Amino acid sequence: MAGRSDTKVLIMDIAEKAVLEKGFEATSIEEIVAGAEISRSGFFYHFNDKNALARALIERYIAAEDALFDEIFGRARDLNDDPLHAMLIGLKLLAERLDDLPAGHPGCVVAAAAYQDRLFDRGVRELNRQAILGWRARFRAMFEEIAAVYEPRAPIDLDALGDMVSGVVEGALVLQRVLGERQTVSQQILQFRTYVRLLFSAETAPRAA
Amino acid sequence: MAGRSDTKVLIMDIAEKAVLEKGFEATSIEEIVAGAEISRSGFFYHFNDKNALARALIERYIAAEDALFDEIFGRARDLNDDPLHAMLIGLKLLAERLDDLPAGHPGCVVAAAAYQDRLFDRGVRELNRQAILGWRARFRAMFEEIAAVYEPRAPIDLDALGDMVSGVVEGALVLQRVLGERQTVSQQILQFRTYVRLLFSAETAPRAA
DNA sequence: GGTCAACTGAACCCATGGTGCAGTAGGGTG
DNA sequence: CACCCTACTGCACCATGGGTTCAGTTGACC
Repeated sequence: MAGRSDTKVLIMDIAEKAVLEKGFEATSIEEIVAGAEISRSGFFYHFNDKNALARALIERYIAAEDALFDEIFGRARDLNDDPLHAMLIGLKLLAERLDDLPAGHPGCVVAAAAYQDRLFDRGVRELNRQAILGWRARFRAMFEEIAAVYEPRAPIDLDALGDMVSGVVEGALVLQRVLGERQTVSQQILQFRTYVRLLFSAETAPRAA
Repeated sequence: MAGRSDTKVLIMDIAEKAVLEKGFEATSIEEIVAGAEISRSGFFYHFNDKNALARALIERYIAAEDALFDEIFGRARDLNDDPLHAMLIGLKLLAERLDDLPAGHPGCVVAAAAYQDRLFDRGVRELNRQAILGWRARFRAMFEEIAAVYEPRAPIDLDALGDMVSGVVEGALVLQRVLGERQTVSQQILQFRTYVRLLFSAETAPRAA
């Protein structure tokens, strides 16, 4: 073959970095191909248009995020079999992980896409929707398990609680981006962690165990 | 004068609607001038470039948001002099207000701008920063007052708590935008409200009052 | 030696942001 | 009444950037 076999991945890496820094629209194909040292034609050989790039980027980002959640909350569950304590450990691990990321760190591709809606086709928007619904389901299940063991100290809406994980993270990413401070995301996650702790009052013993 | 005296405001109204629907980049000057029934030259007479439009839009949005907060939390304080209860009433009013907004409702201009960073100049970014810092200060002060009366049930970080109001709202706006559901924002605000209630345990009597 | 994947190069179209400038309608002021 | 100023219109023109078409090239593998 007359080229690297991983050009597509290289394009995506360069594009992702640029998109997270300055937004999708502001990232030109020109600068991507310059960075990847290929021609414009080469870019269009791999992606039919910019939309296809966006779709690939979002797909990959979502997969990575899912893998991160799997790893972190899986490890948390290994460390403590109690669902509430596993959640609290997981949130702490998540906060630490997001703190460790390099300066500026990745903003969330999902949110970036959300505010440039009409730029993308139905496919991209649907992907985005499925990702957020997936996270809702994931965390909802965890909170269900917790609620089965610990009596909540306030009436709870499991879907809203599940959404709150994504919501707090997305919101904090916006703040961190605008403020330029480094620990906004982890601080906000820890606030949510405190909420979970108070809601299920970890100090108390489980109700059935 | 050979034109309406409020053309600038008309341009901004049309632009704001379009920007909230599909993003800043996706909104062309062409469609704005078509909607306002003026010429392209007319647009550039009022705004030096698109950046100036963005700045004016963000300035106006922030002022409106501040006015909304003033009104809602002012009214809440009128209804109950206790700082905690005023906060809880205010959050409820805020949730209701955001629910009443027309279908799809305005996304947050601040967040929209945050993800299209390099598109804007330093001035716009600084405006954004000041808005969020302003909200932090506003809510921090309210939580300080609450903490002076109610013993928090967990160690608190007043700045993080203040930021959480903006953060939860911004994050929920992203979710609502992507999911297309109608009550995501109000639900998330009510979650935060529950957190505040649990954190300062409203059921208990104030510590000094 | 032929096929195929992975490109390059160049020409070209269109939309959009932006500039420059000359002209003009009409209200306000001297 | 003349004059100025504000708020525009119209037009010509430029650059950037997404996107298409297509003919040609290069190197790996069979």
